Amino acid sequence: MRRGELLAPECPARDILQHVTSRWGVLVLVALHDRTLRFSELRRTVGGVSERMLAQALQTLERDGFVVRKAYPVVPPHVEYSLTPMGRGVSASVQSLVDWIGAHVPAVLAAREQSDAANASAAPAARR
Amino acid sequence: MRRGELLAPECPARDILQHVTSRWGVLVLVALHDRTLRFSELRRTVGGVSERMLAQALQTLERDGFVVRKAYPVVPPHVEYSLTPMGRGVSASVQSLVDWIGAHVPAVLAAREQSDAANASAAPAARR
DNA sequence: CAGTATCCTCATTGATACTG
DNA sequence: CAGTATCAATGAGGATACTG
Repeated sequence: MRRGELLAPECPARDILQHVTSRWGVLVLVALHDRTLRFSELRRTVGGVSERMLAQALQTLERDGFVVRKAYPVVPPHVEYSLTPMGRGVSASVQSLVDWIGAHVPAVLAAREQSDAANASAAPAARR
Repeated sequence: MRRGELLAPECPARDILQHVTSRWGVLVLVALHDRTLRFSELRRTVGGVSERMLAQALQTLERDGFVVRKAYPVVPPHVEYSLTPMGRGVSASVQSLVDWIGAHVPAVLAAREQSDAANASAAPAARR
């Protein structure tokens, strides 16, 4: 695939990117990066996610071949989620992006203050 | 920053991640990765983006310190957008994620067919 | 436990029109 | 050219209740 092809509106990679970088998609990939988890464990691990959104994210990632769902036919139900080999591939890229951001949080926060201060002095009249 | 901290709901890195991985945010970072572009050039380069969404994505990325906006006081207006050093940092990570996905589009498409076929044979009655 | 179904709300998005 | 303003439509997201 050529480099700028993604920028075309109909590129199928845009969908995949959307799924992988979606709000809960990223966090699921991060959570499953180094361990298998059950549904309720994932729910607790990924802070703030609702059952609905978690189920949806998992289904999407499963359909794209990044996640495997393994259900044990017992009562009460027991379902485990883990990454496929392909899932570990994206997950690695996602992790390095996430790690980069993690390392630069202070820098971004500082940039925001700069920017906010500049706007405050440039248009202070807007407040009244 | 510790590794799983991102999974906490109030982690500031979640915001930044959201901005960077947002639908148009990623594509802007990709487009600006190896060249400076004007607003209208960006609009044409990033396929399918509206003026409103492009402006919003640019403002967010600028506020976070990833993009610089340089306006030339001429008529008609001339504004150039480019990445800051920090912007090139994220952009590199984003690019490698995007490249990974680009290389695996066929594999994902194949996984989807597998999955769709399995569901079709598992619950065909749902169609009538 | 692991979801699905339903309802409802608010944010995101896009089209269109207008301005410096 | 480079946006902002406004409005309407769509979809994401959450709360709750219910089921295998």
